Amino acid sequence: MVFFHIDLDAFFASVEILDHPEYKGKPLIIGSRSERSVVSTCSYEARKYGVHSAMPMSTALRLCPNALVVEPRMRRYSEKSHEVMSIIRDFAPGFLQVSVDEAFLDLSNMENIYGLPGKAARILKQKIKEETALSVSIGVASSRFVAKLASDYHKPDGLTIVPPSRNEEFVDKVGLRKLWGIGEKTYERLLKKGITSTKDIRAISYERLESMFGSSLADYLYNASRGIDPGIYQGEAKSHSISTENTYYPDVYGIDTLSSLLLEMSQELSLRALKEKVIPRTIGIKIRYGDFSTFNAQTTPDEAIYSSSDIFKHAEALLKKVYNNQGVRLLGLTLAQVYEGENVEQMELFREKSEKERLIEKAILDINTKNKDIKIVKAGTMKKKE
DNA sequence: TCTGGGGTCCTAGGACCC
DNA sequence: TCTGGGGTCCTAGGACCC
Repeated sequence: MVFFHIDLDAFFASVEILDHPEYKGKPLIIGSRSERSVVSTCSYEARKYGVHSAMPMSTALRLCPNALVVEPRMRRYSEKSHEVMSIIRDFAPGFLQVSVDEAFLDLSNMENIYGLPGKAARILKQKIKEETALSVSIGVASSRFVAKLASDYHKPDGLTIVPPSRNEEFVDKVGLRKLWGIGEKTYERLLKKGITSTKDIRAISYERLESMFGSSLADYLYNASRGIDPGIYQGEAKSHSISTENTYYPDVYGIDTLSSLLLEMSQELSLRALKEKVIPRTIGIKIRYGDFSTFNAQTTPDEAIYSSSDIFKHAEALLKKVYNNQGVRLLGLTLAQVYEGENVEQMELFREKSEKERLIEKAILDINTKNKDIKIVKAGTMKKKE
């Protein structure tokens, strides 16, 4: 088996540099400058200062005060992503996109077309550079798992080939903490058991791993430490979810304000569900208080959920159930167990109803924002049931 | 340092069913 | 009376990834 993992280099930052050549060679941070925001991506120049993804923006700017900070333009990135992904998709079988900037290919038995895998990888890199002006790093290995680690091994514009006989050696070199699937908590758990390397894991029998960590983590550790795909990429997502969340500064207080934020989110998610032609079965909210303590609540009503007012009605009830009057830093809304609309008539009903309601709700929202003292509630949302 | 937003999957307990 | 075992669904919380 021969797999490629193709990873776009500093993707968002590279697209900004492409569109704004004057950014080239400068420390560039993609992210919002607002309070409580984090770094989305940054250029390699910014990384030299220690800036990295997910770092709080305040920290990043302390490390690199003269960085250029650019607000993300997701539409543009996804456009560019489509260009690159279509080149990759057409190059070989087994195309599997895992995020906006990463994909796998299956190059098994393709020597007669492209030659050896290393040559094929160079051809693909060249093609992407010529047609999109973006650079990628490619990992080549006998499992998707090792290919993924390999693409990250040498960046940017890298090519790392791991022969099957050297899987374990390569995994050892990458190290426990950087394995896909091992985060901070799992790493700490392993250290507490005296496990500090992938080699240590291989020295432990499966039975012992299972008794220490349970079957799921044991399966993962046993395979990952040997460079065998632990089975995290073939996941055919069966149930799906749609969510939105917002972090506020300063904290937000009061059930009425929170409620109106949920109304906006209900409308947004209802439109997204409509676009994807799906109907949710479960509605959930998420609240994070000023002290970062986080609570979730969800419900799976018996009645179908067809409109933003249905979503809002349940979301608001959940809010009333969990809200404890503290200041809220984050509020989120999730539609889960989302499935394809059962039939066209039902979808049409959904569409007509929700569009009409959206206009009504928008009008209410406008009035509420203009006149903060008066709280207008849509009559339908006060009715118990239709 | 003071922690985004959009996702997926896992665990664990309780309800319910056979 | 001295409380099985397996499967599935639901809820809440947590870990992880990009």
